[in-house]
Amino acid sequence: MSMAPIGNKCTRKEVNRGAWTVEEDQKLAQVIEIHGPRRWKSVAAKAGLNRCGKSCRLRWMNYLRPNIKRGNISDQEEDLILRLHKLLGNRWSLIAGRLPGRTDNEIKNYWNSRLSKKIKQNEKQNRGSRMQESVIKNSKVSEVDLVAKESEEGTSKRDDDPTSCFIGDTFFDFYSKEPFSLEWMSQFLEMDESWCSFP
DNA sequence: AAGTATACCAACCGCGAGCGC
DNA sequence: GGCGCTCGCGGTTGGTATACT
Repeated sequence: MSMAPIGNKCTRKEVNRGAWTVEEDQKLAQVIEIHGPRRWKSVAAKAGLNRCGKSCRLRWMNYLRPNIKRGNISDQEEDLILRLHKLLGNRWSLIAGRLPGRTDNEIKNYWNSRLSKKIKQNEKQNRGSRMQESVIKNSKVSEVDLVAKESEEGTSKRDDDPTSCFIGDTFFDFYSKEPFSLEWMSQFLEMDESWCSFP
């Protein structure tokens, strides 16, 4: 693999950087409406934006795209993030794919700023009491933990695709592009509940 | 009220993969 | 097969808002 081409980089001197203005947002949205969200370099040029393609893509994906859900992450969403992260690791785009209207960036930020701390706190609190419990639970939890470990390592021993797994008898495919379904989510939460408990 | 610490989030960066020429 | 372009991902940074002293 060759090094990343120069064209992929946003050179500091050549482009605007930092926060986007309302005017820039409008220009970008207009061009995307006409030409679609692709060829970001030309989108930037057509919009007359002094931004690199990558910056335009990011702005569109994380902010301007239709159906973006903004605001607080609900308890149900948080629960789902925790469980999916347990299974998939830091694969934010996959996790975001199962949370309608949420972006990978948003989930990553949410995880880094809140959930990771929350987990550390819980681990501290539970370290003592869980020592005993874990001996009993280990046999049950190991299924999910194994998948999570394999996902992180990318070396699933029982399946080439680490982004799907069985929980109990049910197959969950995290790469599936099918539209979000509340049924899927509640089924996942329900099934996962019986296999692992957080924390 | 002012200064400092912390939390949050938008944006940037580097890299790898896919694709067409 | 090699090269350049484009896209997408995950890690990181930096600015701003809020809380605290």
